[in-house]
Amino acid sequence: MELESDDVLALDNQICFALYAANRAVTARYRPLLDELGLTYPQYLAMLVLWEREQAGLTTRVSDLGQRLRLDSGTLTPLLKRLSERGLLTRERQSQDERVVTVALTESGRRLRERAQEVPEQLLCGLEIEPERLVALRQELKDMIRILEGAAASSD
Amino acid sequence: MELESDDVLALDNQICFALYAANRAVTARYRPLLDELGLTYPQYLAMLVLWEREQAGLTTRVSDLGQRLRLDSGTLTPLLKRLSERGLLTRERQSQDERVVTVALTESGRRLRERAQEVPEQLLCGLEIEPERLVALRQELKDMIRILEGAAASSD
DNA sequence: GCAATAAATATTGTGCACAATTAAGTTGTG
DNA sequence: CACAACTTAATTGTGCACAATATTTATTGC
Repeated sequence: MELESDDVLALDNQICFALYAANRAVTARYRPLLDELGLTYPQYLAMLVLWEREQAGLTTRVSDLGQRLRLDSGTLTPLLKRLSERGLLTRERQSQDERVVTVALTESGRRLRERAQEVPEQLLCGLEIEPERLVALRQELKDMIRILEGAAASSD
Repeated sequence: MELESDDVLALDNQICFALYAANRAVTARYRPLLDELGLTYPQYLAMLVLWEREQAGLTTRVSDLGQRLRLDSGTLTPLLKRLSERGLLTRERQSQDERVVTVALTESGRRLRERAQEVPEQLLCGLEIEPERLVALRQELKDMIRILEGAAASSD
């Protein structure tokens, strides 16, 4: 039972704090797993996008990553430089439009995908939570994101 | 191939990404409201704790804030210094135990609470989301946090 | 053709998070 | 008492986020 407080400013009544704390708790769970891959959490997300797009036969620009992850160049440029220094990807300015930088996986970046395959399972293992509950929560969060970003209702 | 990919590494299948994106989307919504108070989002959370504890007649140490927000001194020390420079609170090392720093609201910090009262309502206004859905989501996130932090089942 | 505008990325500066270390103070034990 | 173990906060260093601005290149209007 919740010690009821109608105070709109009570920390426990803030959905924002629940979101903030949950996000950090999940990230903390990921950290040791991603450490083994030599990735930070945002770097892992960027790699997910690159793996996904390469499988779909798509090339990827910095702006594609930005759109997908909702991050700007101020975040992505240094992040991609670090991944590039680790030899996981290349950053190449396009010749036909020199404003554009194309990001491509190296062989090493491609190989990392195999090791990453085990991360999602390892994350959940040991957690007492039903998969369908996670799916429902994920959908609820996606709906919330759509509402927050002011998009119209869609079928996603 | 399939639109609903069951690829465990697909970005849209990651609960972590939904959480990450939702948290940033909410924070972005807060930003203009908190700007008017001269607070960042984590600073706002710290103030919520201080307002709450003062109303309960409790004094607050740095470690109390850390426990409540799950933040360490590396985050809190500079954050509290900034709030102190703005005159919202004082940081004082206790004389009976000089390891401890006590954080106390100033009159200005206390007054800010009135203005903050309107933030939660303003945040939701314009958003097409039912309050009970938010309450359910909040509870689901709290459950998730408890599971992730490995705490035993509690009554909250 | 060329100025004005737009687009794509990079840079700079501020403020978190968090790991690792340090420093100072307190407590428990022989 | 001495001194190790522990507690609390501060410091240092790395890596995001994000606003604001800069830089370079393309496109558009005339």
